[in-house]
Amino acid sequence: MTSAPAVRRRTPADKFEDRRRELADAALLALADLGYARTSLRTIAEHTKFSHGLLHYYFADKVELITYCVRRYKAACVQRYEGGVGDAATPGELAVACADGLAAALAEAPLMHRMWYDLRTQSLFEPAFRDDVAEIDESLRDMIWRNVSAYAGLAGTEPTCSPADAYALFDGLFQQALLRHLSGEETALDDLRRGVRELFPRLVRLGG
Amino acid sequence: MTSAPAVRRRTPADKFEDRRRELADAALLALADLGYARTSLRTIAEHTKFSHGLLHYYFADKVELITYCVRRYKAACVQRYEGGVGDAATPGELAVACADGLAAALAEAPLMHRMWYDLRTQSLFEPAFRDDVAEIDESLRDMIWRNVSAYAGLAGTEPTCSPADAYALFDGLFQQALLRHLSGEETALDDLRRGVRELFPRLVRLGG
DNA sequence: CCGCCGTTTGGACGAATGTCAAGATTTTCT
DNA sequence: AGAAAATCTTGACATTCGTCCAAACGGCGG
Repeated sequence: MTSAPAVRRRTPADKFEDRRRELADAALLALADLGYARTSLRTIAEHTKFSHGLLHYYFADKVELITYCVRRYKAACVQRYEGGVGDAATPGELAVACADGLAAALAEAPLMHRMWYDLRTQSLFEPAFRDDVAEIDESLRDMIWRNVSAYAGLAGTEPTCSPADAYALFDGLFQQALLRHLSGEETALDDLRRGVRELFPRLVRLGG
Repeated sequence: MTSAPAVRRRTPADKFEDRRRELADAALLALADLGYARTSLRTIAEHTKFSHGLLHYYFADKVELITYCVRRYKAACVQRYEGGVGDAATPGELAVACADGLAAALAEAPLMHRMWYDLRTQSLFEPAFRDDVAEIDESLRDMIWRNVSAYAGLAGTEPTCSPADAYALFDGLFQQALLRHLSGEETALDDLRRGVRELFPRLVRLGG
């Protein structure tokens, strides 16, 4: 057995976990580049300064590596959107801020979002991914719901849909925008901004 | 060269195309079962009564086979939704009919829809699929738009969003429902129905 | 009956895959 | 410094992949 040691005494501030993270980050880049179907352990290793054998020192098999990647993506993801809602004074301002935020996220790292949708779809076939993917979906749903309920609060009214529906609708806009953006449609980002701005008032009771 | 003949004289009512369709249908079943990443030409052949070598007699390579599958899926897809709008007398009836239709489509063939989302995501990585996938997306958008504008007509008002936005929103609901349905959530179908029903009035100007 | 031609088989090929193990290297502890 | 543990490389393994090809099959016109 040359596998990972059961107990690692020294370097208590786990260097082991650090290396796992480093390798997972490289794997995420590979997945963003090529997509799950075309990403092998060797191509992942090429995204690192190490050889392919090392991956099996830090991960039992490919599935464990990928699920670790999914979890790692989630960590970066929620951290990014944690700031969020912020300092909007009017519902209109909040809608614009959210729309700009989503459009910026798409413009900045379209390949990462492409990878997310790829992994989410893979979870429909590979049950091992399902729980982690569902967790990410939940945190995204919460992020959307914070915005929707904050919007309703500023508008002095309340939402007329469930958190799940709100997320599904926003996600639909985002995914379609991603598809069009990656196909080279110039208007995709602007259309997303407009679509998101207009979506907010659709989801709350008519304010007096 | 053992490739497909340039000219086939007899059996003018193309037996050749029939066989291609038959093989593509088997391939679609395999893709629905396993997903693109796990579907090889040999596993496709196992879904037929033929051997794996035959696939290269009818298709130049794997990409041509898959793109043919996508086109074939589209054919079945548009034919299915062509009927559509039908005989609703009130906006409420139409919304219910559409909601039931979408929920029934999901309940009847969830694996086919899972495959569709898989292939649509693959098109983000494999440009060869992009055009055909975009065509299917367009016909789905049109299908949704027929419903939305019919709803607006029955309600004596007009839509307040673009066809693209309407499709993105419906598709978001549908995809999220598929995720939850395949995860075993009992309420997924009912939630989809309710979500779709409630979405219609959000997309049209307030009727007097 | 033969020979033709479209069809189908089955096996082969090189390349790529996930996995594993043996050894080399580096780090850490005494 | 020397021993032990942790880390990393290298090459190999059995499979499986897409692709190709020679041979066999089967029906039909001569």
